[in-house]
Amino acid sequence: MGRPRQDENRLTIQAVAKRAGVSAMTVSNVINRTGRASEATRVRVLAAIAHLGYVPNQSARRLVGSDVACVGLIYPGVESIFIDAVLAAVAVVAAEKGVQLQIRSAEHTSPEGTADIARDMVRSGVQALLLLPPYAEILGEQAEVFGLGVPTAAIATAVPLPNITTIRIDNRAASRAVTEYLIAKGRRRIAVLAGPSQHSDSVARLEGYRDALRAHDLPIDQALCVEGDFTFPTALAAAERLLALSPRPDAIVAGNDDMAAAVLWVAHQGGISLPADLSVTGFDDTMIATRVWPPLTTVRQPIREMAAEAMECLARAVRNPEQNSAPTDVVFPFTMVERHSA
Amino acid sequence: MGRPRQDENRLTIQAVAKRAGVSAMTVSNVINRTGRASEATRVRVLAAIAHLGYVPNQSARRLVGSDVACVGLIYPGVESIFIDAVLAAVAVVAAEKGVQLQIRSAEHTSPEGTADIARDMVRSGVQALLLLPPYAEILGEQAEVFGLGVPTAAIATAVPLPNITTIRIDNRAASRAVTEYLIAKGRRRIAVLAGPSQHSDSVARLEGYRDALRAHDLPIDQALCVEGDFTFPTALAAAERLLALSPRPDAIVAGNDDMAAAVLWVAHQGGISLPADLSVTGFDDTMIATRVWPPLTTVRQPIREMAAEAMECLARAVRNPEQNSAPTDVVFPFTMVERHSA
DNA sequence: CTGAAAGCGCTTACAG
DNA sequence: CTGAAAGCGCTTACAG
Repeated sequence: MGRPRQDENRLTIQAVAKRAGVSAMTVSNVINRTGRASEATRVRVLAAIAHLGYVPNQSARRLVGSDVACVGLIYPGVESIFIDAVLAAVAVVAAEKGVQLQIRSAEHTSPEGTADIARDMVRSGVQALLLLPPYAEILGEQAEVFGLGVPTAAIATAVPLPNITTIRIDNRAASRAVTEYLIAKGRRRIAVLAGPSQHSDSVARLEGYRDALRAHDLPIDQALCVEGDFTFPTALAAAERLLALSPRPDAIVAGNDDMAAAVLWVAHQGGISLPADLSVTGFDDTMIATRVWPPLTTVRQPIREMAAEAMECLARAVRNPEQNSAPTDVVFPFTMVERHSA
Repeated sequence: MGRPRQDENRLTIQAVAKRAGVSAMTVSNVINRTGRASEATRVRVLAAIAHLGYVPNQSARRLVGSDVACVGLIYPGVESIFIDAVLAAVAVVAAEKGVQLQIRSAEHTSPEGTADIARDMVRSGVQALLLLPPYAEILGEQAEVFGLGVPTAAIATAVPLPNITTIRIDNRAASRAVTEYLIAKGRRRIAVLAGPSQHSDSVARLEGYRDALRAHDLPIDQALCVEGDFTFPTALAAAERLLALSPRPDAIVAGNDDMAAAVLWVAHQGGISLPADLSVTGFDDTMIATRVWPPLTTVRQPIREMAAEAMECLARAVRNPEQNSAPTDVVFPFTMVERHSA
């Protein structure tokens, strides 16, 4: 015998069936497939469920494979407020939907290693993959990964990708908007501290910056364009290079809030007065944006909503496997938030 | 027949058993109960697991009732880097252990309402409760909640609590250490911007501050003691009050990094030079601490480790129900991180 | 030390 | 419209 753990007062589908005077599978039918039972039985079963307060056991449902059980999440293990915020949002959304998360960091991992992580997750049972930046781009290049056949979604890429459902904002337009804001404020020597060129969002933001300059007949000066990797430490060095230029830029468009904070640091150390002598903009509107001084003019992405949408897309794709092949591209509206830094 | 969903290449315990040349239950024994297999088979089975990259199906384990299925997490829905970081850490740890999280915010909820949330979670199947600040204190007062009978743990309280396993650092000692650091730096008019008095950790930190003053025969001046609610906006007003004092304090011990950032803001606006004319310290060592200027001298709590420990305690308690009645108090070491703000 | 078998709670073809 | 039966992947007494 198995284990006679029978909790006695455990509320199972059998209890409901007994009370409603039907079989367990009729109860199941009522719960899951509308229209497979007569109205009379439906009512009786529903009454029994309500009276008993029955909630189906998720583990059992998943075991038989009828529900989205588990989504694999690949994220960069780096210390980042943005990533923490996305992780927190995804965790909350997953909990709401009752999906189990399998979370794996791909920090210090080669593209092939990252593909291995994805493969392992699928083999160990995840039914869908959720990618945080920059893994959509990294895995997107390895076609074989999608031989895995599980639906995949990515939050915060900058471009639609062939095999992946992308949930994003229009990074290029957002970056252009920020740059034009600077131009409207009278800035003319506008530098850019871009994110890493492997990230499609960095590239799009850089393009948006250039769009704005071009639209206003401002020269695009390569010396005013430096690259960081989205982290504070690297941005420090990049900001120093930029602020050592002569003549000095009168504005810096940073690729994210963390890098903008680094610019602020260097400016403070150099005794540059903000925003009088230097305007700075960020990106993401993480909590850093409002804590630093002066607070950052930046772009807000609706992270919570994006996480919810990603999970929803994945759930849909898992339920309708035949449509897997048609990933979508969902573009959320962004907001430019004006504060004192620019 | 059930559903012939047989994914073919699905990696089950059977596959491992076959490769190791043993039965499925021997594999299970190796995985779960050490010492129920000969060393030789153990090695063989472990090798097979490693080679195949096998991960047990959590749904199946839970169905048979041998594992912690689901933990309910109650958190304050507030925007906070610290809370986001804790959420992210808990999500990662839960994923590692394969436990499903049920996450609920108790923002804008009365103590009774919070108890209702806990009760609902238990009825809908969570086997344990994990509390983020300040819910341990809030629920700890409502004895009936613990009639629910599920083990409960809390991260980052300041005191041991009767019915709850507490995972914390010694807030009082940490706050004292920070204050003494300020004294050693020659500060004599040290103000405190405390957190809300309902939080046991705020109270402990306030006590630690007083301990330090007393130990060095410094007067405890009520005018130098103001209260915020751990959020940036309220701290702004409190900091203004403090910095309007005359003579002005030469140091401010803030209850957390967010509030310390607010002090920095007000100081910048007032043209106070930092840290020459004013030292500021934070608490938590969130990412804010290193982004603001000057970077904060603060206290680090090992969040990741604390989250892991909490989950481990809960898992243990679920496995051994008879010992439920003996919650523990785990105190982690803290680190004081010296930066430029003090 | 090891394995055959039952069973956890549910759902899905299939038959009536 | 409804139900008996098989099976999802695992673990736990029990027997050898």
